[in-house]
Amino acid sequence: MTTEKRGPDEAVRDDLQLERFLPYRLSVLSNRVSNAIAQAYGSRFDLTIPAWRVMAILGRFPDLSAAELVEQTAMDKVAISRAVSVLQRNDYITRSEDPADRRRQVLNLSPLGREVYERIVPLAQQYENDLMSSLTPEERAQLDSIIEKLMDRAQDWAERGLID
Amino acid sequence: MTTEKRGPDEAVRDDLQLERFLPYRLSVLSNRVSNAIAQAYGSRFDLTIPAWRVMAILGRFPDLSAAELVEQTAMDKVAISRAVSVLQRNDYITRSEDPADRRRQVLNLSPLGREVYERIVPLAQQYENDLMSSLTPEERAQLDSIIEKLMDRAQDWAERGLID
DNA sequence: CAATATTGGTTACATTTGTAACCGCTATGA
DNA sequence: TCATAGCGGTTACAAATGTAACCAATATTG
Repeated sequence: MTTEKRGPDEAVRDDLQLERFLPYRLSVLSNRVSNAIAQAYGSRFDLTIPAWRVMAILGRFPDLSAAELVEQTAMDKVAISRAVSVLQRNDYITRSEDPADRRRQVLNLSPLGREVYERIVPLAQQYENDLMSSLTPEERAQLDSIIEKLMDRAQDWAERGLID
Repeated sequence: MTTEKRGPDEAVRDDLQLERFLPYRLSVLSNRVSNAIAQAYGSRFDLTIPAWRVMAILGRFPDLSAAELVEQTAMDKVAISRAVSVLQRNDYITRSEDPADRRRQVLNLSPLGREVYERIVPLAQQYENDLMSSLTPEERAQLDSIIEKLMDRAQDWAERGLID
């Protein structure tokens, strides 16, 4: 007998099984994955995760401003600003003032930055492939749509206010 | 035409689509979910995520030591130590020295702590239910086993060393 | 039964991250 | 056209987190 008997009036208060709790599991999984990968390229190229994200976006979309990076990355503008400033210090990106709007700075990978980018991309893909290879093709498709749904729901919380 | 033609000798370097990159998606999803929930009970009970995790475990498993909490939570011992010390300051948990081993401290929810615990558990479950309700029953089962697999793979990275 | 290693837990310090205030520029509208 | 609001981006400060060194107690072993 694994469950306890409870009288009808007794409050049914199930314990929380943390190890089964989705938010907790997501957090542990995400941290494990991110830390492993961050270590992989952090040790080779001295890049933090935010910095690498900025490079990943700039590699595909040149001539973005910091504000546009914010849209693309789900990072906040302070994080972007910091990442951009270290990337520039490392000569991985270039900044140029937009003559049409002197507040705006146009960002791009430098030649050195692009070299690094092109070396990291396959590395990142290798990690993703390795992760994905533990799933069947069906599971990969399922995961894709599941993440999408969960993301939308969590987004609702932020927009429409929290539950209760 | 969405793909570019490449000559046979040309290096095939696909860009990284960050928004399709699993580690990135996991991280965004996890942060959204955790932040929303942390805000929900943080604002009511002034609890951080680590502190709440400690309480969640102690609610189910009384008389644990900090080291045992480390095993259960995937948090590191400094984080546990800090969480424990604020929880004790708030009178949410009690510490008692283990007479058999004077280094060890036995931790438990205090009556106040248990009250809070019993109020948070349903709240947490409500959030989880809300998340899960965006999935079909099949998807929930799929997600469960997918997470398991990904977790194992990421665990391998940590244990066997990284790729490459 | 010393000497040494190991364990449980905390402290100290550096790094990262979040929040708010802020500066300069551009847009708006009376 | 000038006051003011809004935007792009940075700075300053506080809070959270990671890493390593550390202290005291117990285990080990020669």
